[in-house]
Amino acid sequence: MTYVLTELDNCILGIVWRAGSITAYGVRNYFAQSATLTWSASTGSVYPSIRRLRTARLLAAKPPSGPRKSELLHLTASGLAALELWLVQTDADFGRATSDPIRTRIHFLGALSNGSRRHILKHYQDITRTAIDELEQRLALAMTSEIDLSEKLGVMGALAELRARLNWLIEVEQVLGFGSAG
Amino acid sequence: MTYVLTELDNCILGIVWRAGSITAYGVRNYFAQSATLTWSASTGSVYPSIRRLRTARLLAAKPPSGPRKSELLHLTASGLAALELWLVQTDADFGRATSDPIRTRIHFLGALSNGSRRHILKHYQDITRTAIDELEQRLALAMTSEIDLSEKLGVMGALAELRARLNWLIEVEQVLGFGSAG
DNA sequence: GGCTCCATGTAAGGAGTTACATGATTCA
DNA sequence: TGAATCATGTAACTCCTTACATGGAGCC
Repeated sequence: MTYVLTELDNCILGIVWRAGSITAYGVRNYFAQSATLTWSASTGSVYPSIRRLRTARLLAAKPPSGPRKSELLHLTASGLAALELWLVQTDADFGRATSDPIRTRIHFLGALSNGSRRHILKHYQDITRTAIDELEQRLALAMTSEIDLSEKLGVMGALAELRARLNWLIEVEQVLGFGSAG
Repeated sequence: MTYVLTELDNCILGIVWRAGSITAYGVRNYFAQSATLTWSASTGSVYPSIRRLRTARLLAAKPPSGPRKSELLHLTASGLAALELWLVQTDADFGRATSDPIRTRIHFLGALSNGSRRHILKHYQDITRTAIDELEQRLALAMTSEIDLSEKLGVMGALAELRARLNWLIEVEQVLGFGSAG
């Protein structure tokens, strides 16, 4: 009955809410195109999730209008309630810093020689900059075309994180470059 | 033979490197005490990982010196090589923004009434501030006591991320507060 | 002699991802 | 008619977490 929704389940509710009505395939494309939602658009997660949401009567479907066989999904009243609950009842744990593989690695940089360490710090900065450039291009597109506000805000949030990481990496470089490192 | 190490496996190599020699139990405590490594200290991940690393000869153990039964783990030469490889061969994907549940939710804030939306934005800011406070206290401790540089750098990185998120959330509030929101 | 750490493990489950498989529709 | 896209699914696997189980060591 009251099965516990995963983050992905709830996120799909959100996508359906945003679209008004959308096919399962459309949900998949939404994930594929979004620069900020980190789930893969894999069929192995999206279709089973939608099936569960329909079984739980949080999503419902209307038969297709056109020649295509796909059904149009929409939120039920309980679906909207579940979405609102997810947004509102956000545990304090979610406020904590995320899991960042680069931050993890910085922990153990001391295992490298001084030369490699400097070199690899530059690499971490480079791949962060690449990611920043990618998002900035998205944002530029969002300015000109009719991309919605929420996606724009999401991209801005991701950019904020990446710029903060880049500045921190530069700080790390300076600390390790002058101190004797460890 | 050449089994592929997970992030956790590599991180454990890093912890053992840092300690010089350490028991499996010590590795677990390391995770439990770290404010920056996001893995749980669960026995169900740590012990099996260490077993795999020993089988692969990346970790080796010396019999206990004291009365306690626990063995002291240390890195082998190949273990150190694996650790270095992990630090150096960091895929560009890891440069991207991390998966942030709060950023995900911002995507769908439009599903709430104006009142709830403002309220919940404050909540997201609050739990972020709480996390910031927690880390700042850690950092203060790190200044006085002999906590090592790497842990301090890690905490600084996590703080940078959280402060960036907080500023972004304030920006989101301003954007949604003036525009008609959506 | 019981309580608390120290210490190590297994079993089951959760939340996805990757890879595979299938068919229908549109367009050149 | 063949390629691309639309469309939906399952099976196996990954990587980790939770919960359970067990026993020794020190201590009061």
